[in-house]
Amino acid sequence: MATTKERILDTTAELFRRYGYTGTGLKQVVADAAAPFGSVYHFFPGGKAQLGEEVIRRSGAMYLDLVLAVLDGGADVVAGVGDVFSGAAAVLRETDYVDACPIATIALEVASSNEVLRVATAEVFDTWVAAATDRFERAGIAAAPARALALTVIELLEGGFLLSRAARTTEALDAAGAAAVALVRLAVTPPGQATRVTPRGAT
Amino acid sequence: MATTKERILDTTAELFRRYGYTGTGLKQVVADAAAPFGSVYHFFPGGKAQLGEEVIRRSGAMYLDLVLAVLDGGADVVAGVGDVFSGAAAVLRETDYVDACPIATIALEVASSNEVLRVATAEVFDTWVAAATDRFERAGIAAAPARALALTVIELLEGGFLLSRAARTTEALDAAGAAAVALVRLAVTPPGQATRVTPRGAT
DNA sequence: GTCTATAGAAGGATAGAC
DNA sequence: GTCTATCCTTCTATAGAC
Repeated sequence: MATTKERILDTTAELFRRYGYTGTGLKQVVADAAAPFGSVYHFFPGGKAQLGEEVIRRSGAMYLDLVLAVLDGGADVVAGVGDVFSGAAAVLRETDYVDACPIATIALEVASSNEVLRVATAEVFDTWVAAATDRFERAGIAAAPARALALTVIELLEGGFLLSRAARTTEALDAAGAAAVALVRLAVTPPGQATRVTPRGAT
Repeated sequence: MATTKERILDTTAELFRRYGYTGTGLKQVVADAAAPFGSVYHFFPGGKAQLGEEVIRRSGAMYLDLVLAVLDGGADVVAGVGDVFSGAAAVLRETDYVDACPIATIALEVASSNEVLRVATAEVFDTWVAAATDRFERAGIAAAPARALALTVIELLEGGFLLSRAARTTEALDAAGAAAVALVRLAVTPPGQATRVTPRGAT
């Protein structure tokens, strides 16, 4: 049985995913978590803002672990990236298009309205970019292009989530995955070796 | 001088950008628009939801016009796509990272909570995808890959906005632009012609 | 048809009983 | 330290004066 604090954190993360930060009320949190209202301020004296910050960092770390497990489970980094996108699309369909990026909605909501929470989302994204950069460097890509590629792949995932959740179709996420795989494949090709994009090369 | 209805629409669009849908109150709208409170329900009998839907569709159409003007202003579609991203990055910096996609925040907020508004955001994204697909087809790309490329480019723009607003740096948007340009350039290369990715081809 | 006042619900936060 | 009751503000929405 989870502790009261953990139930509050888990419930808040779930509600944030579905309704965002401003759309989630503390009364709804304690109702769903089956916790007394006072517990929120007992465990999070800073109120909603403190609870929000802890949920952002916690959800960000959990999602990173999840994605890295899939990424590292692939035969190589190209296959791993493909698995991340196809897995994300499958989860999206299975959860009625609810379960996507746990912090994207909040990040946009607070970007220009709450500096503390904005920094929290930025730091979470930073850990994701750093982890992806590390994986790409280990695949033989130089530091600068590896970081650019990491940013690009995460952007494709986030953009795919946005369009797919709006459309309630995974077409957009599938297209994003194909593009991400193509970009990673191009980048991991050893320098000096010709990269043929068309099936039959000419010249 | 703009009409009261137009002032309400413009003000709401601006507040939505900054605070999102749930984060924007009608009282703040009428205060900023210098309009009496009753005017909101006079012009939008459906209340906040109707106002929100009209703002989503209006902002989506205006942003499409803006982006297409930049896209079509380039020497070719490759240059146009590059201009869109560099222009978006410039606007982001100039507006203190406020002025990005006018409907992305709302789209994520309502994706799983308000079906009417979710459909509105989906239809706006559809018009964007259709317009970009059209431009890519006119550049000689076949229908199916043109649509996939359109989705991909819009996803990169949206993902770039998300990461750049969170980080308050345009590094992410710049990386997205470089990737978008690379993907478009690859796609517009006439089929059957070798595409050399590395400066010096081997084989 | 422009504007004010207010209703009724929900928001975050606090005090204090136990 | 767990839980309840309540405060004050803000929200959407409506009624009705002018």
